[in-house]
Amino acid sequence: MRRGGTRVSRAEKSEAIRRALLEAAVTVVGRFGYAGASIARITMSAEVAQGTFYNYFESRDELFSHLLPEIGKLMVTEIADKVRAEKGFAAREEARIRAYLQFLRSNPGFYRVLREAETFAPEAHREHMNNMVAGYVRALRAERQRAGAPRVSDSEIEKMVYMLLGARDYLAMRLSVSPQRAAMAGGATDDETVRTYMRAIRGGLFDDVPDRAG
Amino acid sequence: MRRGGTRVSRAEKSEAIRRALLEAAVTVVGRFGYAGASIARITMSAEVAQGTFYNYFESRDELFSHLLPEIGKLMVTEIADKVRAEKGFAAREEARIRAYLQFLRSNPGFYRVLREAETFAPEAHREHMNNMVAGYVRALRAERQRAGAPRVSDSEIEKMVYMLLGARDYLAMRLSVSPQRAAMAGGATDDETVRTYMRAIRGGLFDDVPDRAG
Amino acid sequence: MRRGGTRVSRAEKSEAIRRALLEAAVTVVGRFGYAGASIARITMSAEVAQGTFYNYFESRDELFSHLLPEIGKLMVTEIADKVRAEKGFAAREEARIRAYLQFLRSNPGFYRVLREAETFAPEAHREHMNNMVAGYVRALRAERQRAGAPRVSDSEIEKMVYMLLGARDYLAMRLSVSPQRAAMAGGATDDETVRTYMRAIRGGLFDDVPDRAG
Amino acid sequence: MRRGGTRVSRAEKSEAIRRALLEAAVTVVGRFGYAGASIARITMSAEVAQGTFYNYFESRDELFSHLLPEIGKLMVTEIADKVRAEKGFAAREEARIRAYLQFLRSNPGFYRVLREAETFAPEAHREHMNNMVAGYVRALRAERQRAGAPRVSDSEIEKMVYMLLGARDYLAMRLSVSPQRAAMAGGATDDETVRTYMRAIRGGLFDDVPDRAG
DNA sequence: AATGAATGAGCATTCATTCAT
DNA sequence: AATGAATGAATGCTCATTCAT
Repeated sequence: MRRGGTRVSRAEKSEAIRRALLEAAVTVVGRFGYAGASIARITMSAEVAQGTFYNYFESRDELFSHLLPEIGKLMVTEIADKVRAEKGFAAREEARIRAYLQFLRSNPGFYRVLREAETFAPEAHREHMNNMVAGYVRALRAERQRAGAPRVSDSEIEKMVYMLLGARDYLAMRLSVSPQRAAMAGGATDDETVRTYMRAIRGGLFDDVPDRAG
Repeated sequence: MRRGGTRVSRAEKSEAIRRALLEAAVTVVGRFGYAGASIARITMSAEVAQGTFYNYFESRDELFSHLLPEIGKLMVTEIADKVRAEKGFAAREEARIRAYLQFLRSNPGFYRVLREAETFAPEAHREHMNNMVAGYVRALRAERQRAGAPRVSDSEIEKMVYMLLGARDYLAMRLSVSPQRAAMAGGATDDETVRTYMRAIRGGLFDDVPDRAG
Repeated sequence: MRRGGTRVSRAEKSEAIRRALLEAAVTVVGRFGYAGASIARITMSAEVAQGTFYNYFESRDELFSHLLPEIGKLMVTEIADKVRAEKGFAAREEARIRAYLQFLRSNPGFYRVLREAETFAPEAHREHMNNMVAGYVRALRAERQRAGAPRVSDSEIEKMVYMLLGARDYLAMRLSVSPQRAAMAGGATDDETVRTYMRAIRGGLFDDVPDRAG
Repeated sequence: MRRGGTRVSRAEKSEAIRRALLEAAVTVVGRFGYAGASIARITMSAEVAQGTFYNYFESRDELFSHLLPEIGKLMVTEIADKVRAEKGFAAREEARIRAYLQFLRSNPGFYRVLREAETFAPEAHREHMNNMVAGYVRALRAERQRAGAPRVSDSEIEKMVYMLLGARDYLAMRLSVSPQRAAMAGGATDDETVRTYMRAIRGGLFDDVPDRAG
């Protein structure tokens, strides 16, 4: 009786609500943490009734399990876009860390979604970590081949990637911890952070360090 | 036997219960997370009545605020003891990471206590981070002076320390994530991890990396 | 039958539950006092789940703060209805006290709700007292004007009203104290009480009392 | 071995602790109400250990049951002393109400002890009421005989006494309710209250009230 | 007799989930 | 599909009372 237009709008509306719920959840988790992200708050923020939630997600946990992947993909895309433009390992690595810090500043809720996911959505966190690590490993392998550098085992590269991710996350934590630092002009602060990170990456900071035997 | 014995046993018993509660909390948080660490579970694990809890801590939050600092101090001491024996930066650094991984294996709850503290006991987490960083900075400064190395600003050392801590914590996360890896002979797994960590520290993994301009 | 019926029944049901909770509260407070009026008991008596309570009241205290005012209004209405029919001050006053005693007999919980409110819901008690006093003062003023009696200051009338309320409440206490008296045919007991009250009101009991100087 | 002095001091000390507990209880109830009068608070105020309490009272309720009688006797004595000096019904009645208001001002906790006793120590409250009423009845009977007034049945006098007590208690409530009134120079405020009370007692306020038939 | 730590029952409140409309 | 009221299990905390010392 009613035409396709309506049918499509039904499906669209449905998808819109689902998206609204996810976005509301990111906002709410960013502000109150997963623990404070009650269905009541999420649905209120998405402007639907509580019961509606369960037409789109089986449970609160199921929603949580979609949160990090959803926003994580955004981050990966945004970083990848900025890295693509650069040439050479160092330049690309610098673009990566800088883009990461920028992403955190533009998405204030992300840090919390990421960190607390390890607790509240462990499966999602593992998945996200695996994604991140795999992508990074691929990138690094490509760099090394391009540079004609000696091969390193995948397992070793993987460990390296974990270290790099850890380093950059703790730098982010450091920035997030101090309200002063956060209040400072983000750009300038980030510059220093990036510089130090790059020195470490290049082995500069410790390159005078003697070997065990030495 | 009479007087002294009794007097001591009162204070001792009291101290024993407090310790039992803290240890129970670590265990419970390790298994169920802070969110699942109910007073009922903690006191059950410590084998005291629920009400007893409140003779030792004003509230659940107060316990949480002591958890990381107290167990963190244990860790620092244990690591420091092992590092003291070594000479030279690399050897000491290696002792540090190895001792850390060992500590994690003997204290299975610690990793979760540390991670979730950022969410559930932020003040305690900040305090712990500051302790860790300050101690590490002090150690690194001493190393550099001993080595006659060029001075680096405190602020830069601090960032480096965050990176080192991040690197090692993510390596720990990597080990904790995979039950297989965890189940593997810890020693052997740790050896590989330590080796990679040390290569990175010495700048070996990336020392062929050309500069931005390169 | 369909639409209207359903729409009404929703609102009706909601109102019915709210009323059930209030009535249950009166019953429970009447039997166990405010201190013993736990949410568990109240909801059990109202035959709803504990959680339902919080759909209607923000907290136990909020319920308590509505209890006396709401039931107090009932009482005022009931008494006013009976007083309206009478002519003349004495007749009206007699109707008032008699209606009050009757109300107490039909609402066995009210006495305790009123008395303990001073402790457990002081704001509500103050409000109720102010309502009662204000209404009574208005009534008395009207009587006096009708009777052409000399004016008395409002402040003095207010004190008089407190005395009258105190007198009638202590008479009620006297009746409530003795299980025997309570068990006796209320009507006969009340008759005596009313008679004495009215004698006092008319100044008959003490009209032979000489002045201070006498 | 030790002499009588010591033996006496033992009993004295014991009695002193008991008294300290009772006085502490009055203070604490005055400030926090019966509900807030925890054993912890009472023993802290009496400066003894919690366990000590149970060497002197079987339970918290037993202590409560002694509270009103204890302080009630004080009141009765103080009022009786002041009434004795006066001659004539009106003068004595005026002394009674004035002494009562004065007692309340000097013993700020009493009002609460008395009021809440009806809830928290009903037996004690009943006993106290009976004491008060019996004493008052006796006094009134004596007055009437002295005045050669017609006899009134005991049961009627008893009701009158309840009314008088109710009137004076509500006047006290009125004074206690308003912080302004409380802050005002007590004497002046009390004077007005006493005057109105006496007018009512003498039947003055309503003496122009026509009978039912009138 | 005095102590104060230990006990555990009891309570108000929250919130994910269900379900009748 | 949307609603929002109803549900009830779970939780942190209090406090009168007990009891070992």
